Amino acid sequence: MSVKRKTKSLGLILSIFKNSTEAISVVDLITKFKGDMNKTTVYRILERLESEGAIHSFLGANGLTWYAKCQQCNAHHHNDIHPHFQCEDCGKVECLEINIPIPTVDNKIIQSANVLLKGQCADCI
Amino acid sequence: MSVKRKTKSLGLILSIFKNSTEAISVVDLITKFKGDMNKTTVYRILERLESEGAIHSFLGANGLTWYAKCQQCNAHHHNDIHPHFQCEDCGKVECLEINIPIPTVDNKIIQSANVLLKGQCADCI
DNA sequence: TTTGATAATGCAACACTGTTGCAGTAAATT
DNA sequence: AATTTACTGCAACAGTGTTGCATTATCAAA
Repeated sequence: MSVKRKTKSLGLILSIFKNSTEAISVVDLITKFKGDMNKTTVYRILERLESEGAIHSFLGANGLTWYAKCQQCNAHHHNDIHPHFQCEDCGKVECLEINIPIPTVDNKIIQSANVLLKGQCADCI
Repeated sequence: MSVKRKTKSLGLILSIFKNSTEAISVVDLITKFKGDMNKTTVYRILERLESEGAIHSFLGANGLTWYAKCQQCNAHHHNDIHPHFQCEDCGKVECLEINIPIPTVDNKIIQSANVLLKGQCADCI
């Protein structure tokens, strides 16, 4: 099921991802839009946008779900390979537009890789 | 605080990690030892063993916590770099004793990397 | 502009993983 | 055997995420 109606809630969430590859956690979105929309609505809009390919999700350092819109996001190709970076000091998370070579492993077929790099971002060095 | 008393619960959990680098999720451990010990005890024993360096934890594909004992586990060096593999068919998770080259990123300091490879294990190919 | 179909939302309740406080139990030392 | 206290069990809680259902609001058609 795709997004068919332009609601106020959808517009608010889309505005977060416009013109930025910076990621944001679902928890932060819920906090940010407390008063504007219910947390269930946040979850459902994110789910719809991801199934459309407009954004993608991944897990941060503590198992929380984050979302971001990157150049590689589109309706038909969900790219799981590009790594994400989380700053251990300020907590900021972003997509890295680089390719991590996926290793081959004996007796296994590797389909995809989740890579989360941790360290210090430019602002925190 | 280290493990100082050899209790029945500790012995049961240690027996899981003896002689195997296969990982097991906390949820599975709680289920496996339902009737033998409380879930709180499972969490606390795992926590103690990890702080000793006997085992290490990491996040699986769905954000659940997994534990394993690998060759690189020891009291003073918690190795975050070695990748883990999760079979998408049977769900089995294991440590891979290979090194993933950590990329350098402009304007960032990379301290560590969480790498989770997904695909099919030998049994499921 | 009004009507009607239904996509989308809000709310409440729930499921699940993981944590905490505290009283009670049991391991190890004396 | 007595004592110390590491360890455990229980209950209650915190947080993320999900589900069902009644209500609302969007958009197309009349």
